[in-house]
Amino acid sequence: MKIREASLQSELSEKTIRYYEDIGLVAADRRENGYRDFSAEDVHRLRFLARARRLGFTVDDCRQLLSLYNDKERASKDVKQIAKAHLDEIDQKLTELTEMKQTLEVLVKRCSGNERPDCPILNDLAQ
Amino acid sequence: MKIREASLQSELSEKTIRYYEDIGLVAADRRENGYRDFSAEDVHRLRFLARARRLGFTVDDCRQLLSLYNDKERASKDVKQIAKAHLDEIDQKLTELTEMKQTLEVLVKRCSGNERPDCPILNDLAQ
DNA sequence: GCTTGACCCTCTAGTTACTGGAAGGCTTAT
DNA sequence: ATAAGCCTTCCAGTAACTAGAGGGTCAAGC
Repeated sequence: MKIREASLQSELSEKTIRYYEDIGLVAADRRENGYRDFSAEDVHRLRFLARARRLGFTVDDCRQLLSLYNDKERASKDVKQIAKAHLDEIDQKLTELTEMKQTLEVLVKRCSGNERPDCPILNDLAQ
Repeated sequence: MKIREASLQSELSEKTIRYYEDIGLVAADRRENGYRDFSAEDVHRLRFLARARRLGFTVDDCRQLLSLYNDKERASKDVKQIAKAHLDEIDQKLTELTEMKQTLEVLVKRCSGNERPDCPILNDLAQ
């Protein structure tokens, strides 16, 4: 199938698919006219990528996951390790964001939000 | 003071300070020899920026906040609006990250993580 | 046979917010 | 005189695409 169809089936944009090909994540056959020709298996890998990216794995994580996926002999602990490291990153981001949120909530609540210039948010930023 | 001192006092790297000057966020005087010369007020603005960035405001948010900060007549509701929009973004990110975390946790728990190839994480990514 | 429109191609540049490094000037102490 | 330490500018790279220009291909309709 051509790229449009592969895009629809994988939920990746055509631009993104070409980009993934550029950086060597996937490779499609070419027809005589130069058009990319995707097999069902290609689309399968694209969907794999789409899902992994949605789960927040970096493109580089994806590259590793994909090679592990392609290697039928790999140990599941190799995959688990990547996923765990990613979970730790997520936890750290959650902590940071929660702190930001709390600080900002306090500031927003204390700000009257009216036409007067006095504003605790700016005062706090200025310390 | 020179950039090194401004960097120490503001907790921004020298590179970052020069970058902020480049994009017109701050402006320092220059000495005869070309060195930047920061006033206490300049450092104050740099600290303002550092804190706002740590709270996750984008550089563009900072540009707005800074101009509101410099305008003694502005209404506090203008500031509150930016802060609120930012809070909404944080909430959305928190939701996304929490979902990712839950999905990944289930997958990691189900993966035996041993030397055998069978791995629920990859199986799930492949659907 | 020609045109129109949908589809495909490549290539360049822009995005965000910096960071690293090269090449070179200034200042101060030894 | 020279070394160390600070300062300058400029260029390139990071992550993961996205936008857009300029141009080829293909099928349908006149």
